Amino acid sequence: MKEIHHEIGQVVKIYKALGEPTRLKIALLLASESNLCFTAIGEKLESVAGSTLSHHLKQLTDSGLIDFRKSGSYIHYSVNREIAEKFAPYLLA
Amino acid sequence: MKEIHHEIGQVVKIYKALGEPTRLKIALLLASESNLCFTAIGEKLESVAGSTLSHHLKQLTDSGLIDFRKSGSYIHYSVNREIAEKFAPYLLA
DNA sequence: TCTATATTTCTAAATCTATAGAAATTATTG
DNA sequence: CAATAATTTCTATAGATTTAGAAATATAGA
Repeated sequence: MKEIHHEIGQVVKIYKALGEPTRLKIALLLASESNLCFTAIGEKLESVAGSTLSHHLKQLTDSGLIDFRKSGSYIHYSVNREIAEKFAPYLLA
Repeated sequence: MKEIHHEIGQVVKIYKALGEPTRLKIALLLASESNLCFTAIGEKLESVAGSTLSHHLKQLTDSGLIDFRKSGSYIHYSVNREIAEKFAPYLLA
């Protein structure tokens, strides 16, 4: 059984990632539909530049809350449920 | 039984409040010790100006995550456990 | 009422963040 | 290899945030 010790800085990253409307929407979107790719997320959000979306996804993945997996030239994103349950179960509700 | 509907803006406020190191520390502090007053919180944090602490506490209370209760010239703060359980159970762990 | 203590508001400066356009990179397909 | 599509990096800018000092407000107690 692994005891993961999250430093406060990492926890701040998770909450900061969720503390912005576009990123919260992305997290909610991925919680309801897993494995969307970059472009699909962008389409669901509408009116977010690719460069902006890329920055938001980077913050979400850097925090550990969102996982990603490359497949060809696509990147598929999904919520890390273990992290979400501990820090933000609201996402999964 | 009340069904509270949180708009996304209110949820963003909660996570934004926790997405800053000083405020996360305040929330953790209050989770471990309830009803601390303004000055007591300031002393535990050390090196935060009163005006700064006031702004941080305002964001935490505006989000609904932290409750307060006036008693004489003191204000006592505590974590709203219902909100914390739903949005950030990590605080209570 | 005068004084001391608790807390907030005002103001300003430094830093950080969100945003997007353009260019670069990576991978797929023809 | 050329062309196209997916995603990132670079760069700049407008707006937001953190911070604290000083002044203001509020409450309690002498």
